[in-house]
Amino acid sequence: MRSRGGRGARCRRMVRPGHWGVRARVERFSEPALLLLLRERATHGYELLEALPTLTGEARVDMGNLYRVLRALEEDGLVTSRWESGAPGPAKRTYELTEEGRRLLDEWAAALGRSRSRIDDFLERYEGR
Amino acid sequence: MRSRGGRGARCRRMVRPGHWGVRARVERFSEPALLLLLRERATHGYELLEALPTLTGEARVDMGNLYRVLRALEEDGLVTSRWESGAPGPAKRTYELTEEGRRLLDEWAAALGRSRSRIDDFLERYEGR
DNA sequence: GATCACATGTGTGTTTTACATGTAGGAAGG
DNA sequence: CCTTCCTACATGTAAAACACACATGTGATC
Repeated sequence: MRSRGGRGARCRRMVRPGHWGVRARVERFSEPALLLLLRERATHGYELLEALPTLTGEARVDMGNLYRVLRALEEDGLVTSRWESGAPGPAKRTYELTEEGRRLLDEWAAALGRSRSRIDDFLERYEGR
Repeated sequence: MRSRGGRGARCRRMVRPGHWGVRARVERFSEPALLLLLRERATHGYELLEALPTLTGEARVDMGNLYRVLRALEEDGLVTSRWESGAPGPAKRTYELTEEGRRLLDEWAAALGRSRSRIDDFLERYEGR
């Protein structure tokens, strides 16, 4: 099956004719969200997947990319992981934030603060028409 | 010449070893910025290119993409353009915002407001450790 | 034994951004 | 004239980020 995208419709930028999909999302926002959740408590991917929407708003994060991000973070020493086989059900890989990961979260927070200021400036200029 | 990317280095996510490039930018932010500038005054691409950094912060917007966005906006009736040949120097293509474009700007403003709320929530949760 | 919820992943195409390059008009200077 | 620079508009293309689809395995419930 595989048709929904519509080959002939051009479909530029998730456009329904006359409507540009405007979401104004922050790039890679799931990354700091994930780091924040892990700072609060070490946990595994699936649980993060369910907890993330509370931080990101609407976006139910794509699980495929989530797991990829987790492994990328681990490669760079920002989180560590260990397999938990104690509980019933499939094995879980539990992630924990490292000191370096904590620093990255701090960087993200600072960047988000700057981003918020830019949005503030924009909206002020927008409203002060 | 063409080597900088480094085929073997993996070079994931603009990483200098141990440093992830964290910018927290809003996706396609140059688009609403452009619409806002055009609401204030009809003008041409090159001038927008110079004015945009005041809105986007640091990013000197990529001119190639800027011109592409302008034409995409025009295709969808969000701006109109006309060639100005009066002045000396190369001809300028002056863009003007349409009613529809104005509505898109409004949508962007609303989306940016929501985005700001999400950032606020995040930072609050981050600080209230 | 089929179906569902949990849990972790890979494959791949699309969208968005970044970087490089091409064309052309006119001013300034040698 | 020829080069160089600034203005102005544009295309080509690679990399990064994201979205969608599918594969695999455990255990509980029907």
